[in-house]
Amino acid sequence: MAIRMDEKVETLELELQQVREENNTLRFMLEVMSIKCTKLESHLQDIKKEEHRGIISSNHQIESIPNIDSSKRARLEFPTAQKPLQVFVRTQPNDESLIIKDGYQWRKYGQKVTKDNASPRAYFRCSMAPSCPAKKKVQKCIHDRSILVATYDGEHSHGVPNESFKPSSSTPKGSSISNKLPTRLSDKEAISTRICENVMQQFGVERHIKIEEYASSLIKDPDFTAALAEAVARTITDQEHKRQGLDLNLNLSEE
DNA sequence: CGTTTTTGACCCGCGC
DNA sequence: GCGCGGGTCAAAAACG
Repeated sequence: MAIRMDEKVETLELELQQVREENNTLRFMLEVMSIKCTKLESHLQDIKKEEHRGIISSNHQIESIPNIDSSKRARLEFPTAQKPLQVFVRTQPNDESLIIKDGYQWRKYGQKVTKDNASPRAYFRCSMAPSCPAKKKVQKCIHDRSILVATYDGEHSHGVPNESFKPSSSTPKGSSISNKLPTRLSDKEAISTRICENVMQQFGVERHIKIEEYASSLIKDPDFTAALAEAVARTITDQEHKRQGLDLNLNLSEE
């Protein structure tokens, strides 16, 4: 009996070790990705600043620039301002339907294949009230086809329907139900996905290869290497602290 | 038979 | 002015 328990503990420990390793790998990947994104964003900002400076220095009649142009430039400076609400929802990768259950009743009025994404974009209008101006666009994420990106446009002219609907992050028990209700991404997942989306939007897909080239060139960058080394060290230290804390908890619970 | 979805056509803004 | 791409319309088909 005691031997069987030992075996069970050993198996569980092995599983735990595997999960820890996987978690480490994913954490590392996320860290690297966010460092790359930060680098890319700051690089992009530098490029924009240089472009802006170039415009000012080359244009001696800056005062004569019409208001429209200045507003356009202002929009370029703050691309994230007044952006419609974007929601990222995880679904089954093989689920081809672009339906997100958010409590509202939507009526599909169009579908388009866009240039930057192989999967089609679906257009929905709120059908809960005849005069409701709320709309949403749903499209699969370019990088992860199991993620749906819903862009909400306009406010509902009626109250929040279906009180029973709760966008809970807890997965329902039973696999047959789990694919019916999509799970919302955690904040961290949503942020990293959003950063990638933003970078992709800013650079454009046709320049995707150039981004890859730039990302690979980052490895040669001493600043990037230092930041990466720091991130790796921090990850390992964090992991070690957590493990010590877990071990301590286990010891305490055993006593 | 009413409602919803599909899908090609059309419109409009933007860049060249 | 033209072409391109995103958004919307509307007729036909599908569905309950």
